[in-house]
Amino acid sequence: MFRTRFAPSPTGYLHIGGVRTALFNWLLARQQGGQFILRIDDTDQQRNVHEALQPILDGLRWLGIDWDEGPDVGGPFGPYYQSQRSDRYKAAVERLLAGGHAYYDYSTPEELKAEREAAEREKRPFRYSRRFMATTAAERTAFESQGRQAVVRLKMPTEGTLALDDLVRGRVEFAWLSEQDHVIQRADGTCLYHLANVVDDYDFQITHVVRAEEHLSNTPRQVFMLEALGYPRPAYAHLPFVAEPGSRNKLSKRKLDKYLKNRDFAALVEHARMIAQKIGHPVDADAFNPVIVDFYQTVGYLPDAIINYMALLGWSLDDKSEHFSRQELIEKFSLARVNKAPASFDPQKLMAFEDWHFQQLPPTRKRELAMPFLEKAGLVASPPSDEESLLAEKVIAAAGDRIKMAGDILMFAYFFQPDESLEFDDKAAKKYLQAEGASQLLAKFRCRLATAESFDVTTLEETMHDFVAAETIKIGQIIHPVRVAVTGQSVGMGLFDTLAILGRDRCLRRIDRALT
RNA sequence: GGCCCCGUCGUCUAGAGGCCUAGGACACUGGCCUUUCACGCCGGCAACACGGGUUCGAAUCCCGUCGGGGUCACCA
Repeated sequence: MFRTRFAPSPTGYLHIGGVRTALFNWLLARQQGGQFILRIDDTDQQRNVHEALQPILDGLRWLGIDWDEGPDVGGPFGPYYQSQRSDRYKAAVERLLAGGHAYYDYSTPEELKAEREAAEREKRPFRYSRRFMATTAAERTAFESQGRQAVVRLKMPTEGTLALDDLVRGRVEFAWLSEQDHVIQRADGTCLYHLANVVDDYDFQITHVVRAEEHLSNTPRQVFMLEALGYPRPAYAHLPFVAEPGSRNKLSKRKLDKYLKNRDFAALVEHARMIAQKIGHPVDADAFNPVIVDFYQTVGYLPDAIINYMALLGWSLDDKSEHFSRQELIEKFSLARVNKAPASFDPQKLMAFEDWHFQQLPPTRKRELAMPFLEKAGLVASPPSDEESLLAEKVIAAAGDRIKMAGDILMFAYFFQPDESLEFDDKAAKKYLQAEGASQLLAKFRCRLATAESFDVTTLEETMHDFVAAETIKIGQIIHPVRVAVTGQSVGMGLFDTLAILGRDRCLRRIDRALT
């Protein structure tokens, strides 16, 4: 039996670091023929859990990280929401109390704070005095008569060490003395995360706890609880953080402004914003943030590209392999080859993977992915006509690797716009249309186009070369003005492809507009 | 501050004592190709945090220093 889990808190978005944790858990479960469980850590959520959870579920599903048990799919050990399992936690607390592994503590927050400050003043590590520890009913009654309220604390060992054989870090040891008597149940009777975590992992029969490094220091108290409860100890693997670009700090959604100071990072976000804007998606940091997976979905990244990139963030197979399909990842992934050091998230490299994966796709698939962007941008009907689909397919074929993600089709919006509303880029028009002699040449070449025998790429190319020879000009003198005239831009795919796709009528109309 | 983790090119990494004058990829950059852009091809820049050991020999083992991060909540 091999069971892993991913336990997100309903925060309203799927963080890129969370994706990596989920992915590793999923990969392991699939590889071992085990189960991947999704559990919702909502012990402290007062707000609308459903609403805050949906984006996380959607994100995982979009990435193809499917769960065998959890929200929407159920499972034999449910419910999978911590908020619905309080009776289980209560029972565990009772057992801990009965076994002498936990106690009622009647100290007030002020008293606790005073102890803590005293320890700090004397420069010794803080450890709770257990002054208001109540282990008998009589003690409880006495404290309660003073108007005190009880939390439940763990009675942690004070000597010896705990050795942990972490699957990525190796052996790690902790001295029990430096552990605290952590609170596991609040004064209001609700329980805290660590207890819930231990109980759930046991109830769900989790065999491998694969989680972020921040939980490494929390592990002793969890092991203490599970041993006190008589539960088996799962295998642990603590993954390094996904760090922010160019640093070792944890990647954070709130620091987008800081990341944007990096030129390359900013360029990528700028490009994505261009796409988002054209399809009417908000671009403020809350709705559109590269730390959140929804960002990539919005602009048309491929889930496989993200999966491939994320897998390599902290894991590698060897010194050669870069590109992996999902299936290869499932076969080849191993915790033993996970790095110990944090890895910084590099959107440029993600983009390189996106490019690679996208170019593997057959043209029809590219078109299927790109079509929704044209629809959302209002450039084609919804659903698109056969004619529009055909046009899109031609554009995609001719654009080749200039289209690196589905949303990039919008860089070629001019193919789909009516001739009358084509806009000319100011700089491009100034440089090429208003150049000396450009309009005369353009007018002459227009006649050639009007009378060309046919309008295929080969003929167009010949026509152009004949024209250049006849006028004794350099090809650049005519090719650039024509491009700007028919596309409004100075950059783009091969000009003859552009002309042929547009067709004679549209080309002539556009040139006429450019000439006036 | 205590405890824990980590430290190879800007970034992701290969490297488990000699194969390393440290390899690959992304990025950057020079050139070629070329109607622009992109691609492609050829080339370049660039790292073992530092100091001590151990050893014939260390990026690899040990110790220390420094640096970075995490954790010490009636948050998850």
